[in-house]
Amino acid sequence: MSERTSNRAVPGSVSELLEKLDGTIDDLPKRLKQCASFTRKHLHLIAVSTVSEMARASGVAPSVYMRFCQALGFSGYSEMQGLFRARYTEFRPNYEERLAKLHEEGAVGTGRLLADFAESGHKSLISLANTVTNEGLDCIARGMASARVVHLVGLRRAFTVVSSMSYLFDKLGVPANLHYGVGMLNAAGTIFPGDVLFAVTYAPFSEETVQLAETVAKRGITVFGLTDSDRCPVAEWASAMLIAREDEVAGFRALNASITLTTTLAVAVRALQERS
Amino acid sequence: MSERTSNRAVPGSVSELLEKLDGTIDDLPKRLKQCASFTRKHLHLIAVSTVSEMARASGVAPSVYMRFCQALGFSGYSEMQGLFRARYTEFRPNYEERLAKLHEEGAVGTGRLLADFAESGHKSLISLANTVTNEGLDCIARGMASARVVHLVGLRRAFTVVSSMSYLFDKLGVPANLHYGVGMLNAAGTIFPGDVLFAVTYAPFSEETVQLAETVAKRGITVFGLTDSDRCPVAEWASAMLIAREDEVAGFRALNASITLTTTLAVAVRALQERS
DNA sequence: CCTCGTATGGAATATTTATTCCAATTTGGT
DNA sequence: ACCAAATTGGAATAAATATTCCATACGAGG
Repeated sequence: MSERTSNRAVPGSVSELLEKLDGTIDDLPKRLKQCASFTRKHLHLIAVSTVSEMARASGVAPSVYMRFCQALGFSGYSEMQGLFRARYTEFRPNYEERLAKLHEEGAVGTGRLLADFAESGHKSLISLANTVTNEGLDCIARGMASARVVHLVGLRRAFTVVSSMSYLFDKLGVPANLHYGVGMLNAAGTIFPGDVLFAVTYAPFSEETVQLAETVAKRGITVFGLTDSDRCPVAEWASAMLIAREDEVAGFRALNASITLTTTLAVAVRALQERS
Repeated sequence: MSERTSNRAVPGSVSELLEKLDGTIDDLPKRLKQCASFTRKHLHLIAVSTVSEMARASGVAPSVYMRFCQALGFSGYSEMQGLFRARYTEFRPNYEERLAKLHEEGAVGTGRLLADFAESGHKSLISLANTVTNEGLDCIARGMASARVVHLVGLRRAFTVVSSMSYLFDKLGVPANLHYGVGMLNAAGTIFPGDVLFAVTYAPFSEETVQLAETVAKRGITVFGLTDSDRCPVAEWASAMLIAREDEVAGFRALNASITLTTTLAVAVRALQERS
């Protein structure tokens, strides 16, 4: 058996897998490289696809994809798939226990915590690719691209998200308006037909954000939304919703999926405007 | 063949399935009801589990779970599973074609863009985990945990980052103060010995942020910094710096690494405070 | 308490999917 | 252009998984 695929350690997390991928991709022969590059971009498909499907999508024979898995250190496709399926089955360790552990470990704690959050970020991004439909994103991008002004609202966690959009839109020259918490009640007065409202709110949903969405929607203005649950009341007033579910560590969520999604959206809107 | 499970229409979407579930659950025998109630609560498992797994989780024999699928109108478990897997692959019917197209064509749709940004997010997170040293993070976490107040500054892109820290600190009960752009010149007056300044700035570095760091550092106040380059001028005044390099797509960066790092930091600070 | 129809779970079978093998092809070196 | 080594893809085999069958257990109605 060839020992070119020397490092026999089996990746035990998405991070490790990606690291391995990056470390070995340059030494791989052509077809295996194809597998690597397709897989890297479509990690989310692994959990629900068969080898043949992945092989076909990568443009190679099943046996080649098989060898690709082995080159990564797995015994075969099933083992690699297990890594991705585990995420859905995984028992969520309760975070009381988790934080308690952090106390004891002291110095080692923060490093471990960072690794956990990074891993959780990977998972959020994978899940994002799973969940978001092309059409929804397209539709919203188009709606924003043709709007007179895009109004952004979001409070608390969501404010971080809209503030990043606001920065990007500003930098890109897309007309946008960030509404701050204090003035939100009056915000409706600055929104006119031809504008678009982008409302971001996560469970438990902010009353003010929902209210504003309702008010402007009733005036015939297009509303889009971003949330983390399909129970979000903004959905009732929105012509399209995006859902970004964030994985959590010890009960805390970073905003990887949301920020990635909104950054994409901003760039897409700009690209659409350029085209016309 | 029994016609109790009268409505033979195959559910074509998750909502139809749920409707059917709710409509038939009362007429089902005991074990099938078990399947129904477990399944309703764990729909997301179907895409990645085998019949036996679902059966065991529901507390029944595989053959019973099989009959449950049929009672719902499906020909068997595979058909039902297909419904859930389709979610992940957008269009089931032309799945294979679509994947083939995807791999040959670099179509510039929003879907492709999202995949690129997600990919870039993975890279940022990997580099984050490799770059950040345990000691630096530890040191900053300890410094913040023992501070009277943590002052947060950052403009433009960096503002998104500090605003998310501000939200988290607030939620966690860590005393923190977010300085907004307009008032920043006067901010120095509100910072006292025993406080800590956390300054975030990315290249090209914001003059105001650097200035503030210099001012308070010269007054003997501890400064920490987060940036994306080791040329950051805040480093001169800071007792410790964090560096988060963000990968980019077409010149645009999402903030995955920074947000992940600061979220980790916030949680670590809180955990350290709890200990004492 | 018996009887019949229904429900159940384990075991048998069919089907799909993963994995290995090997002949054909390509690649890189001389 | 030739050879040796590596890579590839299709076909064969192994394994896992879905699905059906049937003997047994159960429960409602007599």
